[in-house]
Amino acid sequence: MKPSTGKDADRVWQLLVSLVMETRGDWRRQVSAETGLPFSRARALWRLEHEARTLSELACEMGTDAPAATVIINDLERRGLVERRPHPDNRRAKLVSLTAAGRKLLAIVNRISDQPPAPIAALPAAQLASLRRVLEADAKR
Amino acid sequence: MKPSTGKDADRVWQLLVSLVMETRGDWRRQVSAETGLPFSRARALWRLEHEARTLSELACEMGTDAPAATVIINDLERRGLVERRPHPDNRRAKLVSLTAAGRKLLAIVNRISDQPPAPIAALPAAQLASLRRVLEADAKR
DNA sequence: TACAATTATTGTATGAATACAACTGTTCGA
DNA sequence: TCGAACAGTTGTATTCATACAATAATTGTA
Repeated sequence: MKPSTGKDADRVWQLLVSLVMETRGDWRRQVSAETGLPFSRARALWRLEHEARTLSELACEMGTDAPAATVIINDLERRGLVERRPHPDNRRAKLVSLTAAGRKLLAIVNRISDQPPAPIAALPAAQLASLRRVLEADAKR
Repeated sequence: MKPSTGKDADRVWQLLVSLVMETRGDWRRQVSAETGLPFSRARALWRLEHEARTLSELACEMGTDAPAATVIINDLERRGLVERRPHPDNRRAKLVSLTAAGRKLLAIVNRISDQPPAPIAALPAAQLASLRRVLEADAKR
């Protein structure tokens, strides 16, 4: 097999970033418009999709600090989209998880993300399937 | 050829959006830190890479209004990164283009974008080359 | 027990992004 | 020529995102 220089990978990633940059603004606006949530709230919901987390875990993953996480979760809780539950092993910590309403709203977010821009939709089927396998394998990490 | 249902395209795009969402915060911070620019300024520079534009074209492409574009270009011009020139055909309009310093800073932005995350770097060489061709063909549009 | 580290909260401050109204100068057509 | 539409600028206001300090409760440890 030909040894990879990484140049194609660099270029592909640069083009993908371009692509996301091009559509990011509209997408953010659309997410906010259809959910009625500020984008940071939608992003927090996104994080909670697969498992509950403590506030500090959430803050760390989102690259902000604990106070910001508190504010975001306060907002989401007031809207009935998440709930705080006591942590079984640590009474200082609280586990945040989605409510049914939260899952419903998250489905809207995912539906919006599901509309691929032209360059992705135009890829040959075989390549799409292959790309999907690689990305999904990594997502399970 | 097998007819495409679009499902793979949807899933691939969703995974790519996830990927970008995961890295977006850090990346934005890194761009701002290394350029000393707010992200919206860097984004405007990015838009000007290939050709000069009028302020209203820029505003339209970035999904904001004319006053916002004026503020952004004022900032970039004060920093010596872009320059306003009279439009040859329309004395109302002004063409905004990069200065040498602007190109230099844009190179920094592109270098940051050039570091692909693991799932992209892990793609087989043949597929990367193929993906690159498709994306580049579209970028020329 | 006493002390340091953690987890979360409250409050404050600031910069960024966005939107809107009002104005000047320019262009084009009736 | 007159007026409507266009391009840009200025100024204001609002929301969002982010960071920091200070506090309270809990935990683990010396």
